[in-house]
Amino acid sequence: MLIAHVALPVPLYQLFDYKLTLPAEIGMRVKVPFGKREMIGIIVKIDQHTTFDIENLKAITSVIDGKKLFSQPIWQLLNWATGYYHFPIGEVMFHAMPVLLRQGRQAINEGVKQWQLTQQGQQIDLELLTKTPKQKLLLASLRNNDLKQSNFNPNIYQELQKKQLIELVYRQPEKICWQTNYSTNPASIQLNDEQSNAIATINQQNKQFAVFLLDGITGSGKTEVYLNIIADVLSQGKQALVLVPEIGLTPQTIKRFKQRFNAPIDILHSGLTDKERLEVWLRSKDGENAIVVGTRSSLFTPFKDLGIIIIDEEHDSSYKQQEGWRYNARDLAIIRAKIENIPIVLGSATPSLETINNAQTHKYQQLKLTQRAGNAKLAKQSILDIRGMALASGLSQPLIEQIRAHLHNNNQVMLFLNRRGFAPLIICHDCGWIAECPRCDRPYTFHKKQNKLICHYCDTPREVPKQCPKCGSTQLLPIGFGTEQLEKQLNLLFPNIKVTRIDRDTITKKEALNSYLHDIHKGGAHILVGTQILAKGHHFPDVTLVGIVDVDGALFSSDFRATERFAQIYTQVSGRAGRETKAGEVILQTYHPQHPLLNILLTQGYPAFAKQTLLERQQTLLPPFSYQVLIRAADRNNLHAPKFLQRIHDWLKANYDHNLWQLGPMPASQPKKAGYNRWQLLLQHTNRQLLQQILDNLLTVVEQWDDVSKVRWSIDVDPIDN
DNA sequence: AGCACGCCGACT
DNA sequence: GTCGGCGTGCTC
Repeated sequence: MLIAHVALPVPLYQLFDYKLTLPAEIGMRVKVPFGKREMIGIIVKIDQHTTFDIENLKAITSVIDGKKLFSQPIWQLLNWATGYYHFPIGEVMFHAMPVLLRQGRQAINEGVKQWQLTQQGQQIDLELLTKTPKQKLLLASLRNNDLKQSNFNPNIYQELQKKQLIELVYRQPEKICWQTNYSTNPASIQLNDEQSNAIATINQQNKQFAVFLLDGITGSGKTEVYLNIIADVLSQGKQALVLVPEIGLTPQTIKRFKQRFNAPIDILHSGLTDKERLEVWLRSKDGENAIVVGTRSSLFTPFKDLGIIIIDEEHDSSYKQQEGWRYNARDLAIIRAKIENIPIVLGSATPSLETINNAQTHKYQQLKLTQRAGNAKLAKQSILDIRGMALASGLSQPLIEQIRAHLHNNNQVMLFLNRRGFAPLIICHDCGWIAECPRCDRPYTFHKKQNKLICHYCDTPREVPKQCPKCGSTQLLPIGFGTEQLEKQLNLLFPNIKVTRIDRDTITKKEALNSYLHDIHKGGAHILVGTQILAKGHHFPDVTLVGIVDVDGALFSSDFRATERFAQIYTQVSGRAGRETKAGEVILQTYHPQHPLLNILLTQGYPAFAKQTLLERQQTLLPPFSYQVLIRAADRNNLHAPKFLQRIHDWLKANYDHNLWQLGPMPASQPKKAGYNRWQLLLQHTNRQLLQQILDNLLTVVEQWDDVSKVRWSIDVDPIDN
């Protein structure tokens, strides 16, 4: 008897076995009975064996697919990834499908609804419809294939349908072979030597696996390089996949791709419907599009003939999924490129230290772009020592004077503060009571405009208390400052200047951001206040002064990656300050003007900062000189989770030597969230393969412990803790 | 994850 | 007397 081993989208590390009485193959989706419900699964293995009680095996209800669902490279990728990330195979496979395929929809394009003439409609004398001129016109235009149909009212169609002159059909979109009739528009910019060299180097190796780091400073024309190498890939009749960070999918980027290529380009953005996503998936699989541009999850798009993968802003942390299956799309993209045997290009002005290390050890080939287009001047950078200074909502007097000077010259000013809201704390002046979120045990942030307290960990809002619940005092004071307060302060200081705040509170919709950007691009004196969201992707040509209000928060974080992130953001914004005619200026307010990394960054730039930081990581054996795995556990009673992790700790300690470092169990960086107590155990090892083996062994024993059902737990391989 | 079973507190 | 809270157990 044939037995199908089926992966189901449940958080369990096992396959479920079913009798296979229908014709089916590995890689096809099936419907199966599972407990009291029916689920959709995917066949991973077929053989004659089962470890389950053969008498009680259930049979597969039906087979959904007529052929394997995934392309061969994606199938290989997912099977590799479930092992590497130690995540349940069913969840991995279903994560990689468009929603409609998870729900059991056929993996074929249903086509578009279209009105078509019936036989009667083709033959009927048009003059018979003289009394109904609109209907006559519609029928005539359908006959002439002159499809200005959208001008007609829907009920005209219905009237004609009633008369059986037209009918609604699903028509397959015409299969266009773009390979034979696409064109590439010439570049509007002359390439410099570095760009030409990068393009030539990548194109030469174009037929097989190689990883390139395109290390180009802001404004050095990375996109132009992408466009050129894509042009070469398309000329071979192959497709291209471009991944961008979540916030990087700007209309400008898309416009540049569409202007350059007269070829089908699909953009996977958050606004697509499930149906549209499925259509893109199918088009790519059938080779009907030339280029797909999208964020993290677009990595799982199957292609008929993929020729290259490009990861733009490879250092961006949005490539790491931060819940459920915590994969890193950049890392998986490299595995995919290896499987597909194609080149992959990682682009960044500020590459991650992992990537820089891989370039230094010649795993990746580094291509540098050091020239800014159009001779734009470098920004002047200065550290502002604010020790002992009076601050107005975080702004020192010298910074205020600089702002005034730049505005006076009709220029724009950008101020960074990585803290939303009005004040991060509300405290009772009389007894010191602090308003805290009961679910997270963290102080509420005060939002003045909404007049609410909002917990920034779980997003729950709450009314501002009139009195202290502990002592009854009405003296409740906001302490500290956020972007909202900064905006208010700037309005007071510069009453005639427009101040625009850009953070998650002010841009809830894309349109809002676009209208702000439009306003800012009109030019003229203007102050922009915002969080990191300001640093990413947008170009502000009239900004000549960038102020970083609170540097110390990043320099003294417990997260060893905080300085790296700060250096990246800093480099990105200082690269954006100024324009061809005027040099820009960047001012950093700090209580620690002597901080060595800060000084290296300012005087020698990001590459020197990266070199120094890598040296320190090597000495302390932190990634990329070791590999980490974070085991998380959460419970409601604050008992099971630490006990569970301690049991893991003890088991590992008993079975492995000191080369496996363990830190914990300890409370997570956010110890309480939404009623759950969160704990973590960090594992670190200098040998990746060994760490993987240890995890494999650990999982097999943990699965048999009865503790597992008492906690919510998960494994995070190569964690990036935010 | 769902879904059921089972055991204790506040309600028509 | 019941409704429903979540702790526990199971899914081929």
